[in-house]
Amino acid sequence: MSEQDANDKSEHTSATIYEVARRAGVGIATVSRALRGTGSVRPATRERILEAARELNFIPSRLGVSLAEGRHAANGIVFPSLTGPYFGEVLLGYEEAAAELKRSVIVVAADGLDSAQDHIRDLAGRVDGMVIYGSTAESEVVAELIAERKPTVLLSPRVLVDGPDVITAENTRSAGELAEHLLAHGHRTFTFLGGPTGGRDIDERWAALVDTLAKAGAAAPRPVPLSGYGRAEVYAAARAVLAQDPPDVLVCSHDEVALAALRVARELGLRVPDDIAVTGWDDVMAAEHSWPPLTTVRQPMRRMGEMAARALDELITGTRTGPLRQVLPTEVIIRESCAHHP
Amino acid sequence: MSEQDANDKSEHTSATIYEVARRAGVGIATVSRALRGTGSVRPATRERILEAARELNFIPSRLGVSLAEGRHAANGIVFPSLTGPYFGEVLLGYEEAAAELKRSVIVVAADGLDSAQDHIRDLAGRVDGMVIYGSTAESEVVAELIAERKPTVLLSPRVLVDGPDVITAENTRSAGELAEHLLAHGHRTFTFLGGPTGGRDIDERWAALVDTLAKAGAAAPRPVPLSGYGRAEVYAAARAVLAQDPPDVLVCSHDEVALAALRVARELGLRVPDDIAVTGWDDVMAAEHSWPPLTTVRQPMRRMGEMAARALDELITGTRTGPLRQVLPTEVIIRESCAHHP
DNA sequence: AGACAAGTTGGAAGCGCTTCCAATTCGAGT
DNA sequence: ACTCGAATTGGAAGCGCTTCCAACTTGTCT
Repeated sequence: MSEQDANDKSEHTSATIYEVARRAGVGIATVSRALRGTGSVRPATRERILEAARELNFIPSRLGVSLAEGRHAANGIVFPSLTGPYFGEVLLGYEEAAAELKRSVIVVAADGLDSAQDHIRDLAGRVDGMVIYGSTAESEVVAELIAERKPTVLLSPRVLVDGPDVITAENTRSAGELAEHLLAHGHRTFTFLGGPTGGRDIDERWAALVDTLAKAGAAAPRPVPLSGYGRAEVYAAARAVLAQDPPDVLVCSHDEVALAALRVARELGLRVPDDIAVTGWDDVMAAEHSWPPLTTVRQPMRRMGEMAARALDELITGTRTGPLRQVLPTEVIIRESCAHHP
Repeated sequence: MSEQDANDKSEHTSATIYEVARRAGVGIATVSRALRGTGSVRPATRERILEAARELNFIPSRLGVSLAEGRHAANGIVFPSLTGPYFGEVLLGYEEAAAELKRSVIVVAADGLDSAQDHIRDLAGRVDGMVIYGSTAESEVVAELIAERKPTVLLSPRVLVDGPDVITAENTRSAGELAEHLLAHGHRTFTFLGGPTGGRDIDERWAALVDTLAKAGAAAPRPVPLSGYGRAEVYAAARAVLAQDPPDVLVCSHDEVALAALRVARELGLRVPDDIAVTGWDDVMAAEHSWPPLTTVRQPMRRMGEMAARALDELITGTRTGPLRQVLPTEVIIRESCAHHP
């Protein structure tokens, strides 16, 4: 029964390569070679080893492997917060691509917490490289990462910095296109709800709107920055804008603001799009199901995650050396909140 | 300049504890004690060590730490797929709680891939414990985990199994409450779109609906399982149900189905809720913004993630030994898709 | 000034694995 | 049978850290 006992004991924690070696009557080096398929091992020996490994339910310890290999085979990703409808898609694309590249994904949400910086540092110690979404990390930490030569890619950063790879979604062209579409409907007075903000994405949209209207000889849009992203702030801002002297069009910085505006418009008895047109940005799921369905701009969130994973892999494997600056195309989605379309 | 060179070189990869020790003129044991605050170190020595560590930008290697400590300080979470509006919230709650407990979170999406099983095994080697959402893992892998005594909690599993902790959201009571509300509106003929399915959650809702109607002496609901969860299948099913002889109420297995039904109803010229009432389940963001706003049942996704993290921690630290069976309360959200409410 | 307990410190043994290197065994050709 | 290169194999040195244990310093109390 002592052998039985030994078995029981060894099951509490995964068996080690030593136990497999002993059971198969070989050295650990041979076990390693047999199991990972490097070096040559006589078929009979390999068979014995595989059998022993199976019996022991042996799974190599990632820690041992990583320590010896000097790599984690893991990627990190840092989100400013896990709320919002976007990050899920981004993460999906990222995880998928990472899995394909044989890497695990470690997620950190850098919600306002003071400890966020430490979490990011900890993360850095667990991965071969990381992507940072929306410039969550205060530049200090990012700078540290860069200085350490830790492979890093910035996804949709609030501010552009030199050095690391950067992946963004196109804003200017599609914002211009959206504005032109609205002008074509005959709309003339524009209000931009939700910006400018100091963040790159939204400010690029704002700037493109200003430009396009100017070129068309229309009055400049009225900017209405938000005092916060909470539900209350957004509704209050929408109410303030719509309650008196509403413009022809309310261009919103993103869908959630636009959806709130749709709500408020209904409350105030304003018909969309007859009395006022509304547009969003992102094309979240609710945009399609709202009433009226929301005209918006679709961002390739999933693809952004995927690109980030691939860019990071290139950085880690050293396939590419120069920094990457990728701008992914977006798509204007015309629905009925901007006008009736026959 | 040779010292400069050495510095440059050491920056390519994070410095080790040995370099810090050498620079501070002490042994590595002392460095370890000083940095992690265990054991006593003379203030002057500590200061020298901290300084050296700062200069070298020293971050202890997670691998070394974990290997020596015999723990990963990381939790895993497996999702069936990263799509859908739920998992984001679950992950948020999970990550938040895990961070509070000083653990990193590693995510795996077990999308149909054949390699999913391997990914889960790999994950198991990187974490101290893991939660599995929706019984993604085929029972074989879960069985393996249990056999290995790997701390595991099942979140909203499709099928209940013995052994591991299980956390679910309440279905029966709230489905009954929803049915009663619908009966109170005078609705008499019910169709259940999207089930039963063989999955526990949806089948519990179905069963509660059947029970409640039976108790009220109403006709039994008509079950309409879905042939798939793709957009096309859902719309086709909704169309088939609504095109001929629509019931008083269409109770849907979850919001996405209900939103599709709302769409189809509009296309067919059916007024909701006048001609037909529709309900969903989950309370996704779009449910609030749809027209009419969707009556549904809110699940505490975030809290589920949080509970899972805490349950897992208890398992890992051995704070609790008996298995956990937690059912989190849900909330019926009455909006206008089930009837006009004054 | 002397003796002890308490406070500090460094050495070394792991933790589980990969891989270099040297030693051993195998097979085929003569 | 005998030789020699090729195929196999095991030993051992790390990878970076924690922590036990023994050795060494302090400081204090007599």
